[in-house]
Amino acid sequence: MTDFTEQLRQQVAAVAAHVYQFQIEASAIKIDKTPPEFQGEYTVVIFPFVKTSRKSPEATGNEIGAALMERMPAISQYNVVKGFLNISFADEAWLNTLRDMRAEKQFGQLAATDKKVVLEYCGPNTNKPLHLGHVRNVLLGYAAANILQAAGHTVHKVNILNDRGIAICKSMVAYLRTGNNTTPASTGIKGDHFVGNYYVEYSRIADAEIQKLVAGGMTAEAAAKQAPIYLEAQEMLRKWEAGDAEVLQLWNTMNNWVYAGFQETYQRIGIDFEKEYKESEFYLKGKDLVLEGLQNGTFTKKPDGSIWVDLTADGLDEKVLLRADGTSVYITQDMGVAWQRYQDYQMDTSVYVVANEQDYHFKVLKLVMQKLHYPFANGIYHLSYGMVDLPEGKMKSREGTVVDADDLIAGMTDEAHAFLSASEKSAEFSEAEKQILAHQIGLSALKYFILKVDPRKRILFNPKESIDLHGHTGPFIQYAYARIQSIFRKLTEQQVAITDAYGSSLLPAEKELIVWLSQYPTTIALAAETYSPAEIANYIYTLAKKFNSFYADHPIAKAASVEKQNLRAAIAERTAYVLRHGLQLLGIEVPEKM
RNA sequence: GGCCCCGUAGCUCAGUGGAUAGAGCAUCUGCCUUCUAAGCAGAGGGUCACUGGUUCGAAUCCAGUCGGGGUCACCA
Repeated sequence: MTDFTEQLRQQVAAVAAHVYQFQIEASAIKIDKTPPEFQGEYTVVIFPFVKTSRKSPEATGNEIGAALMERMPAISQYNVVKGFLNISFADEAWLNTLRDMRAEKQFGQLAATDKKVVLEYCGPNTNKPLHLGHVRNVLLGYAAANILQAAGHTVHKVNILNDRGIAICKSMVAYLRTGNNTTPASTGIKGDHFVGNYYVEYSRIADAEIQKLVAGGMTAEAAAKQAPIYLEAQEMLRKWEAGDAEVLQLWNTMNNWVYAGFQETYQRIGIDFEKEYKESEFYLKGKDLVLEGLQNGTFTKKPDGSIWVDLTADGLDEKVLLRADGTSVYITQDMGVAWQRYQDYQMDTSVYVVANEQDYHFKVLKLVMQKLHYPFANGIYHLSYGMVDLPEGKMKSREGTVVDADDLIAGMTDEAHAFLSASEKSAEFSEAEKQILAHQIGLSALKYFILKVDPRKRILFNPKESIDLHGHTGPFIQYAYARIQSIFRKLTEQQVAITDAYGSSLLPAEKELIVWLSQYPTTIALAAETYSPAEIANYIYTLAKKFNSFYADHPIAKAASVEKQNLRAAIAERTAYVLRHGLQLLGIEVPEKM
């Protein structure tokens, strides 16, 4: 371990037991990073000890500090300010830390655990293209999976395709009416957009028909249920459930168009899945589980034949699990899919990346599975994230305010391209290189913009204001990395050999970077525990910031001595490594030059 | 109405029991004849929604109030 925190905890606990006969769990000891205005790297909060020490905070701090120095030779000095014991480790200790970090081939990959995680994300409906909400979902899901993996767990990324139901039937009906046997290939329209257009077309037709009925004297509510196209969609759904060959064929064809479109978007955005579950394949299994629960008395049947679970004892309501006609509801399908996943993976934890509007649903799902005593029930975890709102509020497809994922990616790429072309570096890159760079930088801006925010919080996105390329952004971090690569290109050119002879002393700015770098593994562990990519995002931003500041007034390739050159090159190399590693955890690519 | 989440600088966000609450954007001032200025250094900008409580110590925990969002469908 590169970080001294754990050792310090152990030793402080031992000192407390020894000197004050005060038994305290090492994990309960509060150790912070020392704020910059004080001397030291770690601060032990000593207030908890004064009760048993029966001395002033200052005296207690000094006593503990002195005892620590005896136990840990790496400590060079300490000071006490009010109730805070600030501890400095010797330069030599930090130089060794740097050597350790350099020697660790997979720095940032924590020791393997035996925990198996299945992480579900994306979860699109197959009747329209992906939008801004999916973008937050997939960025979060992909990053969380990477982080869990880095924390040592085995992770399986899976998708759930909501491929059945009335929505896709609406697209199908509209296509039959107005599609004229065109296809994505014949029109040159991306498959998901192609099908989505018919979903929009459906709404247009339905609105017109409803208006006509209302003009004929019907109430709006009744008209909505009587519109011919609506009745057609319902009929189509019945046929689908009955296994009608013609309907199934059209359904298959249109879904496959959508999948092809999704695949393209996944690729553009840089995410993937190990396996895709289709709701249509598992909703029947969910039914079996419900019936099983009915048999063993976990669920109850109402006189009309519908099956219910009573969750009032858990502070929730009664929930329907199966309709009177025996057809399944939303949760039935999730039950079936969850069961199947356990057959496939025997996971300890199932992470569901789903927006917070479904908090209630996942509470119910977990409770129901627990009541059925499935082995995976306790491991169900809903990674709930806030919605992405526009300045005027929630995105609404009816009002045409939905921000399309493909448009968004293209917009960001164009912006990065424009910036690159306008810059003085433009001449250094070929057009092909600019295309690649623009994609890397544009996506980086978008991804970082979303991932730096705590997942639970809603995000405000203003499509009219472009996402920044400067400041606290993805490109800022990419740029810090690229600058370091530039230094190493120079060093290689000049055939300078870097060794780990670093001398014996450190400047404050050098030490600060080493200390910060040493916290990386702890940060990964924390990000994994809290399922928060924002932890990584903010950590690497601070690292880039610290490095830039260091870079501005400490020459690296042109350092005054060979030892300083070695030292700073080593720091720069580890900084670049961690920046790249961290960005990759977030799903952000790292250009070598920009 | 019940339950859940959120409220920190003009704006977007960090900080979730510890010292004088931090970044970015925007505004203003400096810095490219030395490793990439997508950068660096600095200035101004705060009743941490409000009230009470717990604590040696509260933006952070608890209770209440106000404001915003979500949810409480035999929709998915």
